[in-house]
Amino acid sequence: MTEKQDWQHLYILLKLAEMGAYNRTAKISTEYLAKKLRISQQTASRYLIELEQKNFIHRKVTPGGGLIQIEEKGSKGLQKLYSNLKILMEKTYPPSVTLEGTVFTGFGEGAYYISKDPYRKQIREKLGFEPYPGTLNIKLSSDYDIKTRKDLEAYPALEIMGFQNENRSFGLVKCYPAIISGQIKGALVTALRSHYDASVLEIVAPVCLRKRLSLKDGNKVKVEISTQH
Amino acid sequence: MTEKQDWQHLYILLKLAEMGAYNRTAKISTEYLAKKLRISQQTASRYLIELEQKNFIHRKVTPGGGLIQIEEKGSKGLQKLYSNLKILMEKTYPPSVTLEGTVFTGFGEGAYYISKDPYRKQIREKLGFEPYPGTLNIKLSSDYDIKTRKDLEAYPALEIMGFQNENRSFGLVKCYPAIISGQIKGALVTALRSHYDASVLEIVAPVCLRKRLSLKDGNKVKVEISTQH
DNA sequence: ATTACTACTAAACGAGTAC
DNA sequence: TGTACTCGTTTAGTAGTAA
Repeated sequence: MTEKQDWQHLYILLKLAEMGAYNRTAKISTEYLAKKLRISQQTASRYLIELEQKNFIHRKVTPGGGLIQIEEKGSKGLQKLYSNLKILMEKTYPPSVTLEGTVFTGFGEGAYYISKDPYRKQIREKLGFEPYPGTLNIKLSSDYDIKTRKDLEAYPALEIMGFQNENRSFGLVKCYPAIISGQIKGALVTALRSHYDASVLEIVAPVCLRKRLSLKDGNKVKVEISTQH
Repeated sequence: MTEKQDWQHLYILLKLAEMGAYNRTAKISTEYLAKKLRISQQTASRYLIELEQKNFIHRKVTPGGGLIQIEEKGSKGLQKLYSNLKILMEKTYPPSVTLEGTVFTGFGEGAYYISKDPYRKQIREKLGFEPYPGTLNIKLSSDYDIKTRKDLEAYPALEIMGFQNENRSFGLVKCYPAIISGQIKGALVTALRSHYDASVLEIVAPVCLRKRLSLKDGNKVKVEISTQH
């Protein structure tokens, strides 16, 4: 997460870049910078000192104004910002959505599915954790949450392939990486032909969420679902 | 020029966008926003009020957290930021460079060229002003300024086509829009086969720069040259 | 010239709290 | 709950000025 302070510096960095300090050296005096940013010369001076201390810029003070070049670390910051914005502007769906609902007890079907090795293996590979053998069921109630849950269907998901064993066949499962209660990394899983409707979330995680978060039926839970993977 | 205050708000706007408020409605409580940005709930509340007052976002406060959507004006802000960064990241040259030198008196050749109608006409069309019949000559001295002046040759220019009249032929002239002393809009002009070398700038403007800026030989002048046109 | 220090002022922040 | 007010504290910004 970008900090507030970092952002201020990134702003100055962007302005310096626009003045030609990106990928080359530009002569920029504190007074010139101050005028451009409509701040005082003193504040501009302080900013440049801070950016230099952070190794965002290299600076050589010369008579007539310092020579400034944005360094590796500063360029990285600008590139990160650019790619974040790029995702935002070019995708039709948001990078993440947050849903909220109440915990309820299901029929134990989640545990049954997750116990199947082909699913476990793919969860390990694609989500990067060994799933706790059981799912947390969350019931959505507000119109907003239900609508957003439905929108989610259209976003790209990680796909866990189906398989067959001697008794029956198991279908494709779509997954979205998620953070539960702002703490635990897990995933929202949705079987293509689910017995639950769009008002239910089924969550897998490497731990027992009920124990770990001390959840009981009826408790409210927030789930932040990522659409980037 | 973007104000300081605007920037802080753009930062919050970006975060809201990443939480799904871009092109759709997201449920974001002040507390949730506060936690994400590592600021207090009170400050988050204040930010949302400010953004709403600026018409950057539309907000409907509901129990369980306000519904937030970034509006036209807010989207524009993010798009502007994106395109500024895009220019920076994808071009190999900076959007603008600033050069400094001292005024000197030339041989009046600039005035002779600018008096030619075909040149005047194109300056009017391509630069958007009626040129004062005369050029301001600026001598660069520092290594930095001369090197930057040379780099400029490689950047794309507005081209003023040559022509022939009964007596002789006139060559192609490359122009770069420029701001002189941070005040007057004009242009740097460079004849392809100039009698001056890379240490000289020749400036045209809609007014007599010497009079308007009270310049005398030996005075220092800053010229901000744009490479975007 | 420019840069940046010190001392002061203005603005932003967050704790407590009412709704 | 979640939101936003007041008010004391902290931080950011500027003026004056020395180097």
